[in-house]
Amino acid sequence: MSELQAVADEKPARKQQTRSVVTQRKLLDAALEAFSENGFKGTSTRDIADRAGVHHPLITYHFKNKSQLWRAATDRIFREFNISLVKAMSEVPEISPRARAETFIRTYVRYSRSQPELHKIILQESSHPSDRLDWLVKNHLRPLFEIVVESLTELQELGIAPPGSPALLFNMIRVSAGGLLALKVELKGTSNIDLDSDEEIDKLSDFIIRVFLPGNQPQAA
Amino acid sequence: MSELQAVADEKPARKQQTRSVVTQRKLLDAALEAFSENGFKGTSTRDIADRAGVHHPLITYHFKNKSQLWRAATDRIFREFNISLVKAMSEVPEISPRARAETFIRTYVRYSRSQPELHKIILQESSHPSDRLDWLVKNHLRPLFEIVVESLTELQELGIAPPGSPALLFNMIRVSAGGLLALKVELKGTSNIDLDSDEEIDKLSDFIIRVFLPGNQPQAA
DNA sequence: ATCATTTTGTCCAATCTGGACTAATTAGTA
DNA sequence: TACTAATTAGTCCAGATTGGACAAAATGAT
Repeated sequence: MSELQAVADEKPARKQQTRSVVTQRKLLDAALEAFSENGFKGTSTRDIADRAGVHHPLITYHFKNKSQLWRAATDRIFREFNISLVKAMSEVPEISPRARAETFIRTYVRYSRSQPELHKIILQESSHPSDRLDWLVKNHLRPLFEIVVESLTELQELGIAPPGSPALLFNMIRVSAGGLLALKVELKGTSNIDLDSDEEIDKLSDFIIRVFLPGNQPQAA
Repeated sequence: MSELQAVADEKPARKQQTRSVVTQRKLLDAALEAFSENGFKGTSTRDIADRAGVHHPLITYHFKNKSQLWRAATDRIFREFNISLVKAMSEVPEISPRARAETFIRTYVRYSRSQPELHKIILQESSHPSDRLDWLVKNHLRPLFEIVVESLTELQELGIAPPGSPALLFNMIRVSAGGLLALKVELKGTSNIDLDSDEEIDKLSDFIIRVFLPGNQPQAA
């Protein structure tokens, strides 16, 4: 009865209809918005359906239940994040570690601006232990961490990044970029910083690079 | 009928009983814990009462309603935060800006460890606009921001802090300290960093100081 | 001993919870 | 075009939870 495509595709007797893809996307978008604002517990499936402009039983139809919807939504945004990172890095020559690091940071900041839900959801789920956090760590956070820490260690050996625990360094960079963008609304009120503006975003990237990659600066500040 | 003490004390015909103070404190503690984990919307008054080990109508009695309880709890933790900052700063001589800055950062980190709810609640409320966020900004975040940014500007003029927007600098320091401690559970899983250990906390403070106050280092790293 | 303060226990009406179910509609496929 | 699976609409549910009201009991300060 009503097998869901998103979970287990075996042998579809007929193709998935395009409108199905559309509602799924609408639901995923709405889910990210709602979960990032109010957390998993604070979000109801009806709230998500309303935001998506869709009848709420469609959540059951497409994603089985609230947890699976959360997972599908989170999975999608992390995948897209990884894709844009990989894409950006592929366009920078392997030979220049500093250029690669700068590109990484700028991409990270830019993506965090376009999809602040990513970091908001991390922050929401990190507030206390849960199966969702375990899943997030295992499938998305740890893999990225391991790759970046390796590069970061290399940058430290080259004297570009400051010495010290690369794990701490990674996380400081991460929150300085993503965390600040998750706080966008607050920063406007508290510090009069408008992270919607391109200039401010560039200033933030520049600042992060200057502070966290102080060695062998291309040009002085 | 049943005026609440926490909101408006005028002329108490009789003294507040000690057990009242105890339950209020239990409720405030429980409220901070619950709100920081699940946000305002995701937290029910019954959940708070259960955590406090107290009958739930006592919330109405002592704090009128959920919003007032949130405000009282948030107010208390921010006040205590300010008190420990002021106390720590009063013990450092005015003449040494660098020592003052280092003390500020170490105190900030230490308090963020002992009361991670503070930053978790900021992050929860910053996820989207609300009256609570406005209140938070106006009464607690902005005042601290203005004081610190002034000192930070001075540190920049002395060449101790890196040049650039002092507002950005302040917020990067803030999330590197408080934000990382709010992510404590995640960092353990992702990066194997144990921010419960004193050594790790000192390493974090040292790192923040080294990165954000690079000028005129007392001794080389 | 008195009486305000605080707690207890019970109750409420409203809303929301995730999810089940059938009938109608839509769109691929042949 | 006709067929039929995929998708959506619409309705319903029983149970839990919501924030809060209230009277009566217990407690403690004076």
